[in-house]
Amino acid sequence: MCERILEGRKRKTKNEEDEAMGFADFGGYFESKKAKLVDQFKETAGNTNVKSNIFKGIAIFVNGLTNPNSAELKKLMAEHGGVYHGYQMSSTTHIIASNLAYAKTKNLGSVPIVKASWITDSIELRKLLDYKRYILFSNQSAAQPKLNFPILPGGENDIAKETEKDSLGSVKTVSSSPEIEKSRITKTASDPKFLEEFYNNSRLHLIATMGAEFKQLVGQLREKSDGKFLGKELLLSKGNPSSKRTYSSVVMHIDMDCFFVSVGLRNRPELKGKPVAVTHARNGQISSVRPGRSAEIAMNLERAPENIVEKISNLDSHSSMSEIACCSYEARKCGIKNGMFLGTAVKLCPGLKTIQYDFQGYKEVASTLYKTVASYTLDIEAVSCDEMYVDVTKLLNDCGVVVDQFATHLRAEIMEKTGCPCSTGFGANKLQARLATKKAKPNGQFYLEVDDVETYFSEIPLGDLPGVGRATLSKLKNLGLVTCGDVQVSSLSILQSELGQKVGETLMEQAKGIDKKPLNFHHERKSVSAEINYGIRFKTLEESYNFLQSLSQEVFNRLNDIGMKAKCLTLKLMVRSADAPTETAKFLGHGICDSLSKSITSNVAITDVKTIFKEAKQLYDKFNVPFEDLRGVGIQLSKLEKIGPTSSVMSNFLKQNSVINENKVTVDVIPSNDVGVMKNKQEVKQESVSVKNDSKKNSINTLNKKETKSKRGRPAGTKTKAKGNVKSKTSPSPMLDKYLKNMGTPVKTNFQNIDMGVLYELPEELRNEIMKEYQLQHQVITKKSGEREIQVADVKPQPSELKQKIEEKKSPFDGLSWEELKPILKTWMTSEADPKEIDVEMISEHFRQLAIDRKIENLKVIFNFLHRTFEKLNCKWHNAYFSIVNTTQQGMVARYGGTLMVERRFSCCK
DNA sequence: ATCCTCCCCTAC
DNA sequence: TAAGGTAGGGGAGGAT
Repeated sequence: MCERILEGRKRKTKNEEDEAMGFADFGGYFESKKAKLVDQFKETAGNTNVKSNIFKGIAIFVNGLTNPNSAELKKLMAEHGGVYHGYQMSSTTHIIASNLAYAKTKNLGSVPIVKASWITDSIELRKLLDYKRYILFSNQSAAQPKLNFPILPGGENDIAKETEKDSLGSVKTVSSSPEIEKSRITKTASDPKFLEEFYNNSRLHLIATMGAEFKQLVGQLREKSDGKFLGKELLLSKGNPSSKRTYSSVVMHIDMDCFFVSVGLRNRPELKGKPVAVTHARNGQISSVRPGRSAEIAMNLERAPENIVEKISNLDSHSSMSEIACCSYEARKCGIKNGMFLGTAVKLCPGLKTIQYDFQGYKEVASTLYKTVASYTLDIEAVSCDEMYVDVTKLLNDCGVVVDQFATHLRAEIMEKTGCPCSTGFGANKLQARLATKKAKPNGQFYLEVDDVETYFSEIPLGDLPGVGRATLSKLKNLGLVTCGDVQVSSLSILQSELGQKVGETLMEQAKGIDKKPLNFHHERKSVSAEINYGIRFKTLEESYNFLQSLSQEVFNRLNDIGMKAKCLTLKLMVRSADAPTETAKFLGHGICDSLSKSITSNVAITDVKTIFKEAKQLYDKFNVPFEDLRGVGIQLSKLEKIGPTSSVMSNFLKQNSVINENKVTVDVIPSNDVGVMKNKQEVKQESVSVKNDSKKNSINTLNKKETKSKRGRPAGTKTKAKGNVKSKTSPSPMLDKYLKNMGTPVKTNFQNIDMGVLYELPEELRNEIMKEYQLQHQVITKKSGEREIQVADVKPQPSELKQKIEEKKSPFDGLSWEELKPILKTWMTSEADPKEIDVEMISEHFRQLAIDRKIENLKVIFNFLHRTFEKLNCKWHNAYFSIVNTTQQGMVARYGGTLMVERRFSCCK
């Protein structure tokens, strides 16, 4: 069914609307921008009958070589209501060019320079597309923001802004090499907007996030279900409960047929029955050769696994490496597969049509699909946006319909409501149902009855089993096993020794059609992550830190959205392999890489961005990877725990306030186990304290107003920088004494942080002792402003006795009753003139935890007491009180979704 | 034995 | 040009 490129001459008749619009010829044209057809097109270029008006108001001037060339563009403009200028005039609205050098060197005023594909794509889609997506180079200056050409509705004119950004960028850069020019129009991860833009265009991101959303949706629907099922009621009226067959267990697997294509074809009916693929690129060929492509291909051929080799074997220097997200069954007949590069696919099937992504459409159809199924039963296990398992046993028995009747009924309904075909498979368990679907596809249904299971499975190729992918398949092939039948009669122990204990066992069961896993209607998240392995090209260390920060924010938002906190953070990096070419075969791809990961586990959960960034950065620094070789970055949070429901107001508040603003950091690493060196650093720190005090007036005040917002859940023992008071260095606080007595030192398990500020609060002797015992290393972070501060110390594994102690006692006040705590607090308040930040934090943290642990009986009493006592002290103490209250309220909000009523005023302040 | 970390594999 | 994400299962091998 492949439509060959040369068949363009005897083009098939389009639908009537197309004929009337005069578009009959364009399908053929756009099948290729290849020379042969371009020539053919030229022959007919004489007649200029107007076919549409899409370029009304547009006047183009074509510079240099373009594809299609200027003569063709002239004709196209004439046919579609536009104007063609032989040279640039004041009324020229767009310049069409493909040569970047031209765009750079010419000063053409405020006319956008746009790729020719803007014209061709607009014609193909029969509407004027937003030219901004086709800009080759923007030469408008911020001083000339006015546009004298039509702007499409919805598209904000951000050209001026872009240019401004460009000029800012060039201020920073000393020279203006071609690479830098290119990077201006190329969004890499160095661009602050990259993350958003990438996610808006990533199919894999969409698949992953939609899958998670529908799993969550099913859970929610089940919780608030009223037990009424409209679809079921209708089915009941059609069924015949008296002459029913009773089923013992029927699982339905339902899967949309080539989902993305089906959704896309709803608006392109003329492409039905043709080989169609969904891709970002429009053409199988790219105009310029990518440097390094041949080198990467050669390297892959040498060492990559079979499937990678297969994927690149047909590529040449001009093939598009845009991936096919989904292709139609007609395309599959030519050997095209999902995930294949467009360049490769076009070689297999030159008539392949490409259609654009329709992310909104996917969401709508998926939503309708779920809604439809949910009108029959909520015994649904969501697999992804277009696939689910449904336990229909009860439904069938209740309604008195047989499997086939139900399948026909449901599939017709889905087709009617979504306009997209689906297939359904039925069996006694998930595995059987899934493999039944395989036979049902496309657009069909199949019930694998119990008696047929053994025979059916014996013929199934092993690669069809869920969980058997490339690697497993190749191992099995080496064992001489090809079908499930082969595995059925092979030895379990051999399978297990080759594949592993569990995998071997599961495989043996699967081969026989056995699946012990029940349907999972309630899904519990075990991890949250965000990773980007595309567009990572850092030019400075700072850029890489900034990206890590954006990613921290992203992953925090996701954690926050599901109302959880995490005890484990993993940083994943993809790094260019030692001998891999610097230029990747694929534009902004990751190329040949090594994958690395490191994780950190703490005994107190992470609940804020700041900590996420801090930990991620620490791990990143530990890898010590040259930032230029970085090709991928990911942050994963695991060991999740639920936090109580947070009100939406509070949630938004926390999100806003958790954004890290200190985004300009450079690093000056001083690794050392030498206490002597640390002494020197002490002096550095004193300097930094004085700077800080100058700029921030009152440290407690700062703590109260800003910092506590992002300090939720700071791990015990990870104290913040000591900002105050050089004097305190010589006299340790009684609270710290108490703390040290209970905790040993404020450290976490494994490689955790000690804040150097805390150490400098200690008497020198004690400090040296601690540092010796824990073999401290530390880094000095220098801020751009010139401020210096010591951030963290790295701790080697500690004596196990101490570790145990720490695990037993999270807070120094843990387990103390109010009666026991009260005198301690009293002593604290009378021991010093001013409160110490570290003490305030410890107490705040303790009360926050009390709130979270629902131990609130005493909190009101405590706050009354605190308020009464603090009233007699100075305003620094009052601020300390506010800080304690604020932190505790965060715990209240997290736990109960509301705050505790406490006194928030003192007569002397505010 | 059992746990943990760093992977690898798989699916959509 | 191109948008190579994300979650879960599980194995190897070291630490306890």
